[in-house]
Amino acid sequence: MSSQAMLNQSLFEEQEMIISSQLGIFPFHTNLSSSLPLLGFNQPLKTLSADSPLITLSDHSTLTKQKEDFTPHFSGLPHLLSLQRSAASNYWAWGELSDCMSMKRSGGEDHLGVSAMKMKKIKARRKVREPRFCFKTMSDVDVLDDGYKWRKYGQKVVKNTQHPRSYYRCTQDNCRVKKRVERLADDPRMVITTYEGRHIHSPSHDEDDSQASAQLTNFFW
DNA sequence: CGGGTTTGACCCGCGC
DNA sequence: GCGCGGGTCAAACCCG
Repeated sequence: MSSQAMLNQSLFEEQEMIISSQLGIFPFHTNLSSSLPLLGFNQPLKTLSADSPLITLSDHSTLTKQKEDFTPHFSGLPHLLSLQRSAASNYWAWGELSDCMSMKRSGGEDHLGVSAMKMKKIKARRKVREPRFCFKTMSDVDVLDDGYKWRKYGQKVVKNTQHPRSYYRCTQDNCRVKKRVERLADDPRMVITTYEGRHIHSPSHDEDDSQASAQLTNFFW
């Protein structure tokens, strides 16, 4: 098995660990030490070093059960999961993607996760939206460098939070990807970034990095 | 001057 | 039907 294949396998093993755990923030305990690809929805972004705060995995179609009535269970859909290691501490953050899932929170009780019951209601009511993908980061800066160029188009103070939510659009022509950035109400050190849509282009800079990660991308897509 | 940010107004979906 | 609140628009502003 090639080293990259082994890396790929270890990533998925790690992903399984995350999935079978409680959704949210998880202790970081992995031996991943080589550089890893950071992936967009179906686009490579850039290759990051082991010290990078961002690692993204993809293509896991089923989330295992956690509790009977609170089962975020997806099957056969092109979901993404994201694993993210905080640069400031040893934690993994999780992210998930679905075709119509809302990250709406109620009274701060839901962190990033949304109960299955709520998701079913949302899914039944909402029309199909662009794929969404979100994750938490412990970071001083709100906007992480993900290789793409963004333009801010709005800011909003959301209820029950003291920190405003910022709205960004990809500056590339014809690319409709958006992202929202906000800080967690009960832990302002945590930044929640939500991406919506798929990039139709490569990252706007770091040619070498995107080239390097393109090789690794084949293991995920 | 061009590109990005700010910010108040507006739109619209959702819950009651 | 109405009000609330999240998301978007767009004019004004800022900055290199």
